[in-house]
Formats: sequence, C-alpha cells, structure tokens
Amino acid sequence: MSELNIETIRHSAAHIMAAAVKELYKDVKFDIGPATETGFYYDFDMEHKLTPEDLKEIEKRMKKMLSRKLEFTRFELSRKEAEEMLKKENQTFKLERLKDIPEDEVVSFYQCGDYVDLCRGPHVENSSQIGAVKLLSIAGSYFRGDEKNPMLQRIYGTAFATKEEMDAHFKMLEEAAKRDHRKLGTELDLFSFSDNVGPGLVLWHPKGAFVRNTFETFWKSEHYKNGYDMLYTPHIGQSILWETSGHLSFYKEGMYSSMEIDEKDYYVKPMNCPFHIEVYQSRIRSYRELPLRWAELGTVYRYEKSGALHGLLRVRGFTQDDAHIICTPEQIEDEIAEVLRFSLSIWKAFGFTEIKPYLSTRPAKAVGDPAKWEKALDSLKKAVDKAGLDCEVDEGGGAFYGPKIDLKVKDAIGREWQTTTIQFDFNLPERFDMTYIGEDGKRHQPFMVHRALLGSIERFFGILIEQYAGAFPMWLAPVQAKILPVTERQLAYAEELKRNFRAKGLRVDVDTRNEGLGAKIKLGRNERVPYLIIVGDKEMAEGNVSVRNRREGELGTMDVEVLTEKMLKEVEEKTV
RNA sequence: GCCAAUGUAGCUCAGUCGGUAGAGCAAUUCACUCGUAAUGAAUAGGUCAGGAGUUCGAUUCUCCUCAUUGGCUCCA
Repeated sequence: MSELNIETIRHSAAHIMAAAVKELYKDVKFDIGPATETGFYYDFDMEHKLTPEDLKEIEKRMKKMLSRKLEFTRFELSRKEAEEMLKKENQTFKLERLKDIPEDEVVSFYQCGDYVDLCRGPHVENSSQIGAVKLLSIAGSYFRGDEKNPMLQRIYGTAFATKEEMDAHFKMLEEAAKRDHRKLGTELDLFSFSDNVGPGLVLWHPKGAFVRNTFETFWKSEHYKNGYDMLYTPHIGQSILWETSGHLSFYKEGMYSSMEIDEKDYYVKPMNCPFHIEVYQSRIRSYRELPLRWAELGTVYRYEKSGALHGLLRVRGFTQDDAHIICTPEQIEDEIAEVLRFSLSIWKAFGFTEIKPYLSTRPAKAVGDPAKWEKALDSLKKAVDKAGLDCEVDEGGGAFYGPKIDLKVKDAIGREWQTTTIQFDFNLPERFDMTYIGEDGKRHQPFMVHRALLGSIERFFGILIEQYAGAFPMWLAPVQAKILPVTERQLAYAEELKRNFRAKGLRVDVDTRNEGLGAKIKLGRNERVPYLIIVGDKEMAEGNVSVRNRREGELGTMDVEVLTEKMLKEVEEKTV
C-alpha cells in the first residue's frame, strides 16, 4: 500500500458508502465514486428515491463499517472475466465504463467487506484509517455528464484522516459562507433580484451602483491608456444581423424570442460582436489603421437554464467588459500578449493572485483555415509563457470558430468561475466578409479577437464582494467615512465636518440616530465603513476628531487636515 | 431544463398533529444626552410565495405554478 493521502481516504470512503447503500438497497447499480477536491461522491441508479433521512441511515452504517476495520483487498481479472462478473451482477453502468479499457488489459477490483468494485485504486489498508466521514447532500447527475443519458442519484460526502481536520474544514466553510456575495449583497444593500422583474436580472441599489460606476470609470480610463477606443451600440438588432452572424443558427437557444417592429423581427443582443463589426464595415479600412481595439461595456441578455442561475455569478442579463481587436496576421502575437498582460494587471489591482488559465484548442468540427488556427494557438501559448503562467490545455475544447484562453477565479467557497476570455474568431470575419486594404493594394481578411478582461461586471462584482468580504477599499467604498457624534450637542459640528470632507471629494456621512456611541460604532463596522470619525465635546472644543480605522483600529485624536490627507492618499493609491 | 430540498414581517428564524400567526434585529415615535461592538419604553409591520383541490374551516393536507438553495449540464 502506497502513502496514505487524502484522496485515497476519500476514495475509500466512497467505496464504504457504496457498500452501505448496497446493504440497504439490493437493486442498486453503481456508476463511479471518485474523490473530489473537498470530498467524494458516488453515482447510483436504483428504484428507491433517496431522502435526507436515508443519508443519516447510510452514514450510520458507514460509521459502523469504519470501526470494524474492514480490509480493502485488491485482485485482478482479465477484461473478459471482469465483463462476465459485472454481467452476472447486472452492473450495466460499470459494464459501460469497462468498455473504456482496452480488451487485452487486466483490470483490478477492490473488495471491502461484501462489496466488490471495479477500481484502479489505490485504497487505504482498512476502513479504520478513514478517521471521519460525513454525508452532505443528494444530487442528480447525468451518466457521463450528458443530459441525453439517464439521470443517476449522486450522494456527496467528505472524509478526513481525523475528526479535528474535518471540524477545521467545516469551520472554514462557515467562514467562507459569511462572505458569500449573495448574503453580503442583502446585508450591505448592494443589489437584489425581484420576482416581478425576473430571475437572473439584477437590480443595482445605490451603494452597489456606486461601486459599479466607480469601477467602470476606472475601467474606461485604463482602456484609453492601453490604446482602446470606446463604442456604444444598441441593445437590439434586426434578424438579418443575427442571420449574417450565424447566431440564429448556432446560438438561438441562448437568445430571447424576437419582437416585431414595423413588420421586421428584432432580437435582444446576446453578444456585442455583430454591432462592432457593423462599425468596422461602415467604411473601407486600410492596414494603416490596424490594429483597431474597440471596447464597450455592452449589456447582453442570454437565456440561461433556470437551474444554472447563481447570485451575480450566473445571470441572464449582464454587462460584458467587452472589446474586439481587429488586426493583421503580423500584429496578432503582440496583441494577444498585450491583452493577457492588461487583464492580469487589472486583476492584480484588486488583489487577485489565484488565477488559472485554461487554453482550449481546435475541436473536431471547426471553421477556418487550419494554418490560421495554428498561428492563433501559437500566439495564445506564447502569451501565457510570457506572463509566466502555467495553463491547463483542453484539447479540442475550443469553440468551432476559434481557440481561446479563459481565466478562472475561485469564489469564497472554492468554486471556480470563468472570468477573462480571449477568443479568436475565424467565423465572423468570413461571414461578414470583413476586409482591409493591404500594403499591396489588395483586400485581406483581418484577424478578429473577442476579449473580456473580467468577463462581466456582474460576475466580477460578485467575486469582488467575496474577495473583500464586503469591505471595499477606500477608492471603491460607497461611504468612506462616517462621523459619529457622541451626543446630539455635536450634531452641528459633525455636519460642518461632513461638508468640509465632501468639499474635498470624500464620501462622508453622519450617523444622526438617537443612539449611544457603542451602537453607532457597531453599525459603522457592520456596514464596513473604512473610517469612523468620533466627535464629542472634547473634539469639538479642540477642533479635531477621534478616528477609528476599519483595519488599524483606534487611531486616537487626529487633526482634521491630517486625516483628510490620509484618506485622500488611500483613495489616490487605490490601496487594496 | 433535470435530480433533491426550501419558501412564515425589511433581515434571521420559531410555530400551527387543520380552528386565519410569534420572537430578535431593523423601522417609526417618545424619553434619556450617553466616549469606542447593542440606553429604555411604546407603536407599526404578515392574503404564512401564487393558484386550484379536499374540508364546516387550509398558513398547516394534496396537486399545479413560480422563486430560491445544493448538484448535473451549460457558460461571462
């Protein structure tokens, strides 16, 4: 038996769970039961529909098995023998999985108690090495992840070597849940959804809208600095546009149904690209004006399956921080490297470091010259290398119209969300017959790249809330400081201070409530206000203030000028 | 969309084995004038997600719909 790592423990726990399920439900058919990043699952098919009560019973039986020190023993069969055995037991899903293994290969099985499973291993020596186990939830999952296949019942659980490690894990999850953007969105009054508006459609409240607006201003200024120009394009376009782009044939299920205006069909845009292309087509283009970098905070609407919606991270109406780069083949490599660098610099400005790139290559069914695909892929790879990143390659995972790099960022509880995307498009330039006049005086087809640095404003905002646990840095905070008068006697002084701070461009409020100082501090902290400025009789007499900083705690009495400078400096430096 | 769970006041949640609901926080008003994480009192706030059925009577039971949550699939 090899070293005992956490995956081995969890994988073995999955087997123990399968054994317990088999004890309870004789007709069960097993699919697979792997370890995951945080636990394990097993997929089953059976007559009985599992309930949360069943989970308790299964867990009870598992715990009994753990204490019985059941041994895991390995044995091998030829593929043929394995097939016969699985056939005898009517394990149809296992048989299906067996087909993935070459015919002449020997396959391994593991036995634990009465339960035998086709399995590569490795496993723990005996069940007592699984120190702690807990079943978490029941879910449906399609066989082989394909929605055309039957849906199996999946049980998720987790296991650890010791109970202490498991307790620590759940404690960590609890902490992460506290910074869930959906919870903070309500608590901090940032955004909401309404049943009357519809699922996946965000209502931005004043404070959320403030952060968004501040961010968008920053985004635009960074884009101008990096050689982009801004476009504004409409939210709807005629069917001819979407026919030309091909969206009506390959993306129709993602689009909302048409509306008729003057006997013409219009569609709400699911993407901005066709509009940007129309701008390009508004006149003849020369190689001299390339590369063109056109950016837009473009709001799009896409039909997402109801079960896929998730807070701000997966919605139906969202604003892409979109741009299209149209350039010559010679320019493409530098352009891509520059986009990736730009994107990473923006993420870094918000303190994100855990970002993982995924490269997707040419799928079986694809449009465009293979030589162009090669060149495009090469430029993507070089850009990743230049950025010093390691990327995972999804062979054949690209869209039919071009290869791409996506960046993924983790949310508070470890789920990865796709954000940045840099996608080549060999389809649209062809379909719209985009050309530029080259040095040779002839028409050439340009390269076109779609890119969204952050993905969407909504998703970025959701991830940002979790990143900061709701405590936005000074430059983004909707309220940067709150003045807390100790009694009503200081109200006028507080209002005067507020006017002075606001005149300097600082967003300052006064807590005018008829409450004690403790209550005012508590609220200010709950609202994650960076600075709490306390004024009592003493401060009023001396013309200064007492300061409490969100991070540094009590700073004592300060001169108003000094505090103003300190705050302005933090805003200016965009301190994370 | 599929599998499962959930839906009670602005928020967090009790409760009703069928007889139209309650707490804490928040809100409003009044009193207190207070020094670094909750001053006190009073008031107001709910078609118990929506619809249909069973019943003398449904927030409670049944069915349907909608929404949310955890997954699958998909994706910014």
